[in-house]
Amino acid sequence: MDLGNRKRLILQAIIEDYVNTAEPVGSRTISKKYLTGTSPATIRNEMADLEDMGFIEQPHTSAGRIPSDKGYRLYVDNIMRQKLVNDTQRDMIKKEFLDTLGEIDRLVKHASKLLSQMTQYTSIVTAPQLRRTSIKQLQLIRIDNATVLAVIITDAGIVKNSVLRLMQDVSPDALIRITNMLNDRLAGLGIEDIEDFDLEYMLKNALGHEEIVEQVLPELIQTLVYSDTAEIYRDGVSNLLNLPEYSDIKKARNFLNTMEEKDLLFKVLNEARGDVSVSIGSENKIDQFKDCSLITATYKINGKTIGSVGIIGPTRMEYSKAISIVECMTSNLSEMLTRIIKR
Amino acid sequence: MDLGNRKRLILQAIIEDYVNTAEPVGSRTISKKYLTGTSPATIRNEMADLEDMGFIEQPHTSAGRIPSDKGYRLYVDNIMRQKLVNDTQRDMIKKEFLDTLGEIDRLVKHASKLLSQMTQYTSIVTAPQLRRTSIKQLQLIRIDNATVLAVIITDAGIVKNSVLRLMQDVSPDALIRITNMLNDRLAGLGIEDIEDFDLEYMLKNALGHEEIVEQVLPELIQTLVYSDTAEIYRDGVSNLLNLPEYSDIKKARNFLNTMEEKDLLFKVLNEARGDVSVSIGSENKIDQFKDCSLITATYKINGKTIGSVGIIGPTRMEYSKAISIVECMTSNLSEMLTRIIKR
DNA sequence: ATTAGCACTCGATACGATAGAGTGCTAACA
DNA sequence: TGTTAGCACTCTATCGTATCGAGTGCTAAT
Repeated sequence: MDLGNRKRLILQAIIEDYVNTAEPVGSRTISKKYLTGTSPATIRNEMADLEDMGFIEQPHTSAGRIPSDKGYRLYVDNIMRQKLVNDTQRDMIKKEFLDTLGEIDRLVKHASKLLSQMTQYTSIVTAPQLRRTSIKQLQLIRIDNATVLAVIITDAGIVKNSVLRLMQDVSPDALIRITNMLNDRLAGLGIEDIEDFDLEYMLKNALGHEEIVEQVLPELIQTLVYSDTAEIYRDGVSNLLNLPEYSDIKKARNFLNTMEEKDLLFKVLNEARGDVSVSIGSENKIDQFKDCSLITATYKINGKTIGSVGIIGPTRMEYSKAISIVECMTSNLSEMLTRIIKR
Repeated sequence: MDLGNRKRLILQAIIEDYVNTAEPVGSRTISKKYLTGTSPATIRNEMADLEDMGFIEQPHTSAGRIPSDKGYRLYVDNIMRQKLVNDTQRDMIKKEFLDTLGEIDRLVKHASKLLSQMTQYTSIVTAPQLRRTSIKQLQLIRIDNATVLAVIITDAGIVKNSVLRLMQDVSPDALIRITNMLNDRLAGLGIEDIEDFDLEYMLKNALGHEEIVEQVLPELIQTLVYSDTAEIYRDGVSNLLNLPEYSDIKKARNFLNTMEEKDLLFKVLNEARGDVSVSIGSENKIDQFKDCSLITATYKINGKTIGSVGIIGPTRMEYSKAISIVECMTSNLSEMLTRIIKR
């Protein structure tokens, strides 16, 4: 797919102008602002070709051209020079993260806020997902005679707890024995393995606490499985409303509605693969995003992929900036999370 | 402030019609739909009076009347018959809650979703706030040589945890001793008391673990204090965009922006008092809500107020329905939360 | 291969006319 | 004295028309 150098320059000009103005770009504009040596007429000819090839389109006969999804794709893959996150931004990310010591969730939320602030688009982020980790340690804490707090620590350092209510009292040392036994059996298991866990075997080793184990275990499993309907954080939803594409109230509504469907967002984010990936307009599988672009990536703890981040913007997105910000963000996030857990 | 019976009926008619249609209500409409026995002319006279008294207003000369904030207030205080939540709704709330066994946070989020679904307005809810509870029990769990997980259980059953990293190793039984000591000293303290806690005294009783205590305690306190920037949950933000008052994109944007300012929402919710309270339009202290109405109430655990819920809608709100839903919701929520914790 | 010139298209904007909803006032009526 | 019918008046919303201007495609000249 080789178009001459001038065509490439013209496509680039159209995209970059359109990204800024959201207005169709005409030949005169290009001749004046981007290719000062070339006349509008020549540019018109080239544009006609580009349109035939499907890289740009005309909203209506007497308007300028706007990039098509295919045009953006070519731009992202071949034309765009990777705009490095400038140092100020990079420093900002680093610094912000250094200031945010504390819980994992807080860090992740903060990343979401940063993403939306820096890009001026909408960001979505999944909280660390248990599903992708395994159990490291488990502890039962006695609250009162028949109430127990179960604390589960995963190998990624995520902590979950669940209050269990028992039908019968349990003594402190019985609790310790049960804890030990559960630890023996459960430690190292992936969360997914636990669902089809061998309750029978466990009961044989219950040392006279069969009934308690029988009560504790199912609820424990339920907590783990259920609480893995992982949390999604959003930020900067209103940013997109500032864009002219959403001055149509209907589109705005639709977008808003979509942003409240956590399941959908979750699904979208879960398709994210390790490195940064970009879906432009119609490339998106989800209907609601057919006129948005999506940039997604994943973050890790200890090298283990544990969640994803994404930003949603119009197809006329500042791809190079957005991509590099997402990249920088996930790498910093992974680093910080790992540091929190590890050291 | 006594206006005759007919005036009251007319005001009620205007409000109830306007709530449904969002269109100014004319004398003819009232005569036809609400006061079939009275002619438009008579109603016009009465309306002129009501306008003089400030209960209704005219958007422009040749339009019908719309209720003023003062009009709504009169309606809420005196005219409106408390529309009972109908049984279907009440059952729905009860049933939904019964199905949601599990963590506290999940229950609260669910309440938020229910509120917005049932009212078709926007709901905001604060997660249970530590600040309003005291410490019941504290447990340190050893993760590895120099890493400890602190689990704090409050008297309202809220559980917080914090991973602490120590500069030196700590043995299992040292940890137990420290745990016991911390429990002795901290149990029963309100979260607010902890900030100005007597570190000195603590150190004297540290039994040779001064350094560890010195490391653990500040971070513990920080977790408690910091994590109390309580979470706010929202739901149904897009509901309001379906209303004609927000077909103006600018208003929509403003609203959206406001809904992302958690601090502001928090402030608003924190003014909620025990029983249901209603702020209509200009009665709101916050500028951004000057043309909304707000219904707020609090929920409790064990009789202790621990968080608030609210719904935000246009001033032409279905007050009676909304109020009774909020009422029913908080009482159910309190009951469920208490049950989760207590029994 | 490039460019100047020109006729043409089509959306956006402004303007004027019109219709309709609703009022306030006056005068008649019970 | 309270109620009602009638009527003139006001103001918005809507629709059609005219106009403007940006931008194109095509042709012919360079």
